[in-house]
Amino acid sequence: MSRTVPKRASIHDVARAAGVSAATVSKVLRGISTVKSANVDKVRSAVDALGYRMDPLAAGLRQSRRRILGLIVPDLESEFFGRIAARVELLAEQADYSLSIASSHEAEEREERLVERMHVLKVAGTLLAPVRSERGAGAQRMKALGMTGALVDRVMSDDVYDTVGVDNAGASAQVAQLLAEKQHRHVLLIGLNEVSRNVRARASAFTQEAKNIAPNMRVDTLMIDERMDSSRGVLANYLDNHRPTAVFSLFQKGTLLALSEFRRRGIQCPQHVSLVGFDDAEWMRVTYPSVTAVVQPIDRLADLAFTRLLDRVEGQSGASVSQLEPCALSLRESLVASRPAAPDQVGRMSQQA
Amino acid sequence: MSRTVPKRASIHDVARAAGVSAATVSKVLRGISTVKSANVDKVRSAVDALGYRMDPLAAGLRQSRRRILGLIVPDLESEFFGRIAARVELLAEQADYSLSIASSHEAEEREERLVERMHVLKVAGTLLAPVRSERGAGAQRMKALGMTGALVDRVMSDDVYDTVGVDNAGASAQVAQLLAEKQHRHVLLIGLNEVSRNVRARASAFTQEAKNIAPNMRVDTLMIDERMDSSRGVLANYLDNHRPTAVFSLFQKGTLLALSEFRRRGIQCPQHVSLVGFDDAEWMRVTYPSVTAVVQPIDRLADLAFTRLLDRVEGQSGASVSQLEPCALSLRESLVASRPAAPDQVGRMSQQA
DNA sequence: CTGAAAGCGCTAACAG
DNA sequence: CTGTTAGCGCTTTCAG
Repeated sequence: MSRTVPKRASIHDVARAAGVSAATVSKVLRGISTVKSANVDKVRSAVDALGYRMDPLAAGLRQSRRRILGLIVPDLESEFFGRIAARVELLAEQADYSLSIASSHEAEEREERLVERMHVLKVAGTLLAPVRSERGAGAQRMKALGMTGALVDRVMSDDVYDTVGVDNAGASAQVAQLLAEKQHRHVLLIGLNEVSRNVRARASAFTQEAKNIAPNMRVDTLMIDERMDSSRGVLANYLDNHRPTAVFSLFQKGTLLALSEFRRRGIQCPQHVSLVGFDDAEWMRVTYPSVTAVVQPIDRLADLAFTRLLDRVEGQSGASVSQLEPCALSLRESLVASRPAAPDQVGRMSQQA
Repeated sequence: MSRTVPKRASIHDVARAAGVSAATVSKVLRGISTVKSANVDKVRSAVDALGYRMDPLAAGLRQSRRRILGLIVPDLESEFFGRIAARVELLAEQADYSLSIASSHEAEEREERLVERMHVLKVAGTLLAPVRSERGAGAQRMKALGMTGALVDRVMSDDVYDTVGVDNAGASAQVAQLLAEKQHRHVLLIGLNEVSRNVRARASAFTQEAKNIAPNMRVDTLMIDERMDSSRGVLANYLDNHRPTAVFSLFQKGTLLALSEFRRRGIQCPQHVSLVGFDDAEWMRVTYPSVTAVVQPIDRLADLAFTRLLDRVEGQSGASVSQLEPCALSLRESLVASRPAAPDQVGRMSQQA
């Protein structure tokens, strides 16, 4: 395979071929200052002739400033972080940095090890999308190691690092307002038993806002598990005994779960119960009913976070800043006004209620 | 930020602290051969005391064999390649390589540039999931540069690189058999106008198999566009004029599109038309109806491909091998037996048919 | 078994 | 404007 290939040309080979010194070649390659244009040409053609490309790692070794950025996300399978990664990759490229992407697989311990690896790699800066929050293991380790970086998503604000997050509270409050307006007075929140700060922020903001604007709204909260199978039982059990007029799922898989459980039990959505999901997905437009969802500004998040990181890497100092980006709400069929409870409609449920 | 941090310890600092030479430290760190155990201990504690971690990039510079692997995927947003990336990341780690992930954003030109970048990075090997196929720009460039590598997905077999793909043809033929069994005699294939080889392979295998086992089956093929909006019109137009008893979508977004178009026009699935999709997704279990889908063995693909790559990187030579992994079929509500056509059922369509 | 010396490919600093 | 020299942090001889 690569066995037969001649060793790749080094800067000295180019220098020799061009009849100049390695230092001159280096200067030409980096477009530096004043090199006699005759020499520039000689170098250029030698480079072409040999197909030479400088080794950025060797260059970084000498410069002691590596043009590498690190990105750590909780997972790569979800569209959310996939898009973050894709976008940051592009931006890093434009800024002439290479990017090292890693996934913590939603494990804080792994996140911490990845932070350490970025440090060992001597990256110029690390963009961390933490498993938990700015107080999680990864961010703390970054601080302890004195690393340059920024934090994105699942994050509110930090004393050291710039943070860019989604306005979970604002969006959830907006959903609360909407449900109140539509006369919903019994809402089920589907949350997630997880370290992530996002879901908790969504739950408490909703509850808070509901208390303020519709004190008579009953809000139940179900914290379920990541494992869909056991969670199904929890939700099923709740629905056996209660009949909310609306369900607000605080994360994407919860929305899937709710929809599927509605179908299994013949609960008509939106006639019997309305549904709103936090975090939009393409499939939510084609389900029946299509699902009203909170749309997160993913690309914007990536852009802002990258900009913050780059600023820090390029030496901008000053107090850390926090940004919270607003979400949009995509209204679809799954949300309708609540009809006054028809007592016998509840009778359709199993008896032990 | 990182301004106040003392420079990180180098191998010489450790050597000095341990009272040995840098060479000895290097040997200890790599667990090499025979070092007096007294010295091993001294080095170990010096390492701990200084929090020293060796710089893998500097090490690679001298060794001229970098422990870096490259991964190039067409996108990072889809669950398919997201999972591939996540899995390969883990495997690379286990094999003690670091991984450089890049996305070609479905563009061959970019793919080629990324291949070149991997070459410049002097990676030990590159795993390429090509935009097009083994004959696309990226793979060709890899050959021209004499790079070590392997190819995964959208690929059949290659004279230079090992390939690991999905048995698109087998799965599609199986779908053809199933539809034939269920008495479907008019099937619409939804394909994609794209350079990717997968969709074409699926289409032709289906058509072929249909011809063999059910010569009287009519198979129409609609090649639509990546841009959903314009595609919707193409599909709508077809459905205005034809009424297949089953639709087989050859890619995930096509399935979404079909489902949504059925709903828009009040075509009942599966009563009026059955639906099968190539490439499964979690949401397909909660739509109404739930969607029968071909499930690709994603993790297995990643595992096999990585193993092939690692073998090559570690010097295994010999003729290139090709593997084609079988898919599973997940039967759900969207597929039912075709009823003999009820003529007046067609009358429900708009008049100009 | 160990360490001094020579580099991997590149760039910074300075003398010419 | 250009070349020489001296390393970046590490590993590899190879003589002790």
